[in-house]
Amino acid sequence: MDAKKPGASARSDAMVQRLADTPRGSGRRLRGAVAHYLGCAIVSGEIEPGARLTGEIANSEALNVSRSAYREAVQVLTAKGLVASKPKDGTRVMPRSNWNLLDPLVLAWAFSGEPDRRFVKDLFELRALVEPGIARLAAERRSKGDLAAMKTALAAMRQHTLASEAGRTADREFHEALLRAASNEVLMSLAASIGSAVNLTTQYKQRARALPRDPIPDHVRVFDAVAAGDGAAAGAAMQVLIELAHHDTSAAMDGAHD
Amino acid sequence: MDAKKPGASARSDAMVQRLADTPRGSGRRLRGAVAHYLGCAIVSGEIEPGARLTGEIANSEALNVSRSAYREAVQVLTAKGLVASKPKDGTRVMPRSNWNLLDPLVLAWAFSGEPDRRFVKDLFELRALVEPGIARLAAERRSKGDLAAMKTALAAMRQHTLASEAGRTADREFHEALLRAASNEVLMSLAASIGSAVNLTTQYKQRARALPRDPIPDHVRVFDAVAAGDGAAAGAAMQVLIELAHHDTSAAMDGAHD
DNA sequence: ACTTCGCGATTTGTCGGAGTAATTCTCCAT
DNA sequence: ATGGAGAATTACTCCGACAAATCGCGAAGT
Repeated sequence: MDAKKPGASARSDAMVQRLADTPRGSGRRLRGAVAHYLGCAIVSGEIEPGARLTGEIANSEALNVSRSAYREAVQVLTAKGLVASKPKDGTRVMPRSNWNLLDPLVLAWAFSGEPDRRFVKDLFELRALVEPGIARLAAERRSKGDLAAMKTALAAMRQHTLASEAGRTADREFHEALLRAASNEVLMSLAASIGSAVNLTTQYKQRARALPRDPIPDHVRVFDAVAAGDGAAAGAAMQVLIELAHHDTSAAMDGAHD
Repeated sequence: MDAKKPGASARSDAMVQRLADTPRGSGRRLRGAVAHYLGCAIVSGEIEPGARLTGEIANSEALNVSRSAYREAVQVLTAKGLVASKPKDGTRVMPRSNWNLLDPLVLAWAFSGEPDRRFVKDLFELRALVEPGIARLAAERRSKGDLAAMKTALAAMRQHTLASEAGRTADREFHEALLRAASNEVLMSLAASIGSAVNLTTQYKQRARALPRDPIPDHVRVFDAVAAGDGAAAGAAMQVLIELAHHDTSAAMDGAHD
C-alpha cells in the first residue's frame, strides 16, 4: 500500500500530486479542491457521462483524502446535477442535460480548460435574449436611485478607461444598477451567473489585443433610452452592446491561438 | 440535557418532530430531509439573511442527526449559495442576491410554502424573455428529427386533452423537442430549471377551475412558424403562449384563496 | 496612552472506524 | 425458464477525536 501501483492512470497520478500539494491534514477547504478537480474532470469530458467515480480514477483513497471530505465534495457535485449516487451502483456522472450549467462554479469549471467555442456561442445567445430584456424592463420601471447610480458609473467609465481596474469596476456597477432598476430577483440571479462567466471570458480578451472599439457610446445609448423610458430603444441598444462583446471575444479567441 | 428546554422555539420543535418521523438510523437520504427543511426555512424567510445556523434553531443536535449528515446538508445549501461558513463566525445565511434562484431544488423550496406572487411574476418575466427566443432559434435552425417529434407530440396533445396525464406528457415532449431544435445547451439547462418551476405552479392551477382556454391552437401556431422557418412569427406565437400561461396561473392563484 | 504580540476560546474542517439500509446480482428450487 | 431467497456491493449514517483558522481579550512593550 506504500508503493504506487503501476496501473494507476496518469491523470490519477496528477490528481494525487495536485491534491498532495495542498498541505495534508490542513482544515482548509480540502473538499473544495476535490470538488474543483472532479468538477473540471467531468465538465471537460475526461470522465464521460455514465462513468463511475471509483477505483483509481476518483476515490477517497486515490485522492488521499478522507471519506468525509470526499463525500462532501461529491455532495457539491450532486447539488449541481453533475453526478448522482445509488447504492450498489456507485456515483455515476449524469448526462449533460442534467447539469446545472448556469451554476457559477460549473461555469468556472467549464472555463478552466480550453474554451469551448460552441459553449461560448450558446452563452452569448442567452445573453442576447436576456440582457436586452433587462434593459427594456429597467426602462419601463426606471427608479430614480438606480438611474443616478447608472449616471455616476457612466461618468466613472468615461474618466478611467476600460483597460484599468477602476474602469471595469465602473462597468460592473453600471450593469448592476441597470439590473436593480429591472427589479426582478430571478433575472438578478441569472445575470449574476452570466456575469461570472463573462468575467471568465475576459481572460481571453486580455490575452488578445486591446479593445478594438470604444464601448462608451453604446453604454450612453442604453442609459439615455432607459432614462427616457423607451423600452424598445433600451433593448435595441443593449443588443448592440452584446453583439459587440460577442464579436470581441470571438476575435480574441481566434487570435489567442498564437 | 434530557428534558426539553422551554426556550426551544416552536419551529425548532416542529423540525425535530418532522425529522424524527423519518426512521432514525436509516441510511436513506437523511441529509436530503435536512437540506429540504433548512432550505425551506431559509427561502421562506423564517431564517433571515445574516442569521447564524446555530443553537436551537438549526443544528446537528437540535435536529437529532449526526454531524456528518448535517454537514453534508449544509454543503448542499452552500453549493446553492444559500449559506456560507467561516471559522469562528459559523455558517450564516447569505443575502438573497447570492442565492442561485434557478436551481431546481431552490425553486422547489420556494414553491413549497405559500406562493409568492412577486416571485411568480419575476419567473414569468424570465419565461417571456427566454422561451420566445428559444422558439425563434428553433425556427432558424429547424432540424428534421425534432420537427417530426414536435408533430407527433402535437398530435398526441390533440388526442388526449391537457387534463389527462398523457396530454401533459405530450405537452412536455413538444417543448422538449422545441428545445432540442434550438440546439443550445445553456438554454436547455435554463429551460429545465424553469420547467421544474412551471410544474410546481401547476399544482395551483389544478386547485382552481379547469383550463379556461384551449392551448392547442397556440401550439399549432408555434409549430407552423417553426416549420416554416419564420423566427419572428415563432417568437411571437410563443409569447402569446407564455402570456396565456401567466394569465391562467395568476387567475388560479387568485381563485385559490378559498 | 497607544500599539503590538500572544494566548485562549469558538467554530469549521478533516480523519478513520464501525455499523445499517438498500439495491443488484447470483444461484437455487420449482 | 422463471421465480424467489440469499449474498455481495455500495452508499448512508453515526461517532469520537484532533487540527486549523479566526476573533477577542489581555498583557507586555514602546
